[in-house]
Amino acid sequence: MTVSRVINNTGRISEATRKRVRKVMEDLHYIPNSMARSLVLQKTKILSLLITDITNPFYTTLARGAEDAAKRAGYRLLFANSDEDYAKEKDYVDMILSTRVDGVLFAPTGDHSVENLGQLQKHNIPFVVLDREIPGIEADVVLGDSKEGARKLVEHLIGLGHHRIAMINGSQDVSTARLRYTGYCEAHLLSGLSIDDTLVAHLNYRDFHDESALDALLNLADPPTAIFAANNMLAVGVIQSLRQRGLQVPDDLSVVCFDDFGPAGAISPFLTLASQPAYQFGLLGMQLLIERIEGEAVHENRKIILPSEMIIRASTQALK
Amino acid sequence: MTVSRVINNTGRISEATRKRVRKVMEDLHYIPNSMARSLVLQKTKILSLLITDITNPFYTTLARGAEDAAKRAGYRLLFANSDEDYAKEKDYVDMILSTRVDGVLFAPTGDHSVENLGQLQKHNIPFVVLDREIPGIEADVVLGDSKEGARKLVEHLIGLGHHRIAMINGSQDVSTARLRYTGYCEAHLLSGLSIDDTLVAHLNYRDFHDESALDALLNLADPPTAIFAANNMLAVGVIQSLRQRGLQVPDDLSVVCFDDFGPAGAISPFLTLASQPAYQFGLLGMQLLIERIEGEAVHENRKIILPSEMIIRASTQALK
DNA sequence: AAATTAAGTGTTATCGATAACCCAAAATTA
DNA sequence: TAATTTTGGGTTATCGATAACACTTAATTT
Repeated sequence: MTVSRVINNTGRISEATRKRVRKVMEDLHYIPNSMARSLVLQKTKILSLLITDITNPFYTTLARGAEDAAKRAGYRLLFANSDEDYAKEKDYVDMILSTRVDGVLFAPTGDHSVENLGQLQKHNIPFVVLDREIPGIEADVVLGDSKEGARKLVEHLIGLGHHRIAMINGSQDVSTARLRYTGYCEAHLLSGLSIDDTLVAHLNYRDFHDESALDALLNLADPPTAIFAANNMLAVGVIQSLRQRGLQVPDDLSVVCFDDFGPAGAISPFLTLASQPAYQFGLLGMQLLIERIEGEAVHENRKIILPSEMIIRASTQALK
Repeated sequence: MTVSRVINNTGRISEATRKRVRKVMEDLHYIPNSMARSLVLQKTKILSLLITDITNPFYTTLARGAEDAAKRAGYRLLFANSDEDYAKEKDYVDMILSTRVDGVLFAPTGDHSVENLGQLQKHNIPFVVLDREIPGIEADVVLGDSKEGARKLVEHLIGLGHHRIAMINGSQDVSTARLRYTGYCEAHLLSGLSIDDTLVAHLNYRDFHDESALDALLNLADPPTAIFAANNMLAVGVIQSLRQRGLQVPDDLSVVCFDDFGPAGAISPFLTLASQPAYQFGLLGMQLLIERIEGEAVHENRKIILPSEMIIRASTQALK
């Protein structure tokens, strides 16, 4: 007990015993057992960060922001990567529940994540939702402005004279994919262009194994002159595939996408894109979460929408 | 106790009570408390992964491998990012010790990490060292072949006719930086070229804030015609700086480096580099660690050296 | 000087799970 | 049928920390 008081600096301790305890702690290489501590205190000082793709620079930069904020507040970070896979996400939620983390920063795989988030709610684990809004879930959430960003990207293409603009989208189960499609449509409507749904393909954000969608687009009687990839990983797939087919970007087709590539992207700044403040996603999300956990007042649910920045680089050019 | 037996499938339980327990568990949304469990069992089923730069694709890919292996074996991953900063690394080691993790996959910041690894040894926490060898530490270790890789990169440049080859290296406190320098020297010696140490700059792997080193190189009476950056992040800095100075790669200077850029690098495959199997680093490291923890036999320390692959792309060309 | 308050430290119960032991009833064996 | 074994499940102590309370001394107050 006396040791506990020295460690936590609570209660009254004479300077003499305090020193004596400190010395013995040193000599014995004593380090308090945080498991035992968690058990009595009913809090672990562990937060969980669940992201959907650890190889995507957007999420790693986000993770960096989350980590910085967590460390600053004295929390440890239990890390989980769902790989855009609902089953993995569910596994990790079980793990999170049994670990009794104090809160979760949750980037959901898609709308069906409502089940997993419901689990957290049922067990009263505070969480903040990142990047993708989930219908039916009331919580603090940090989002990007997918619709605006998409609209600006497509308007940029239209401004360059493109009229046949394809969209390689993520799954319709994901809010950002839906909103980016809405932005795509808005840009067309505002410019008086009609929307041709044969130009829109729905894949999966994570990667681009299925090239048949791109084949179909390129084989159209009136093929696209530009492609809007809904995120950075899809853009990588598109560009690689185009290159394999001997097509040059931007000479043969212009390409734009959402999300930048982190430091790696700086080697050859190439893609014109809408860059989201990934670090801020993580930092702000974590701040909201910690406020929820530590703050007494239960505020309204907060919704932070972070703007994205249009970065015009070399992957787009005026239609010849 | 009966519940515990049902959960762990130990002891004798009649099918009837087993079912009854399961049902009540369901009804009450009961989830075992892993903290309490850890306390009696004296193991947490948590492993820690400590990397030095979460924004570096090499480490995120490594993390992916580590995560996959950990998950497969039923371990949770406590995540830590030292940012190439010894103080942060120390903080995280303290956190790791108080969390009583079952083991640590440790990518050290440099030779001084011997202190932090010593802490782990003192507390009998098994660990595997990744990527950088630490003098004075006996442990399983997974490394790349820095010397060979560097030699091949520099020989490639020499083969293209370059004789004035600069090296932008990491800190001499890091084994890979030392070995890459050795490889650089070997390539010169084997080709009968002398080594000019004014062409070698020692910075820090993490980034490239200090451009004075590059300035000094470019202002030499006999400036380099090629640059070997000791890792991918340094290469990013070099290329950006060269571009700012109006120099073209590879027309004005050829550039090579260690480590690829993950999926992001695929957008515009540009840099000629020695690619290390990052995923394997994580996967194998984690396997060694789990073997150590779970295996009864205490083997000799194992040292795995993974080869790197030369990838020749567009950032190098023959000297005019 | 007696009564009260404060300072410093020790005791006991607790968090939630499991190891080790125990014990009744049922099943098997002699 | 009596003796033994097996089955199924309950008790108690434990992991390491902390909350709540108790108890000496020493310091103040009346």
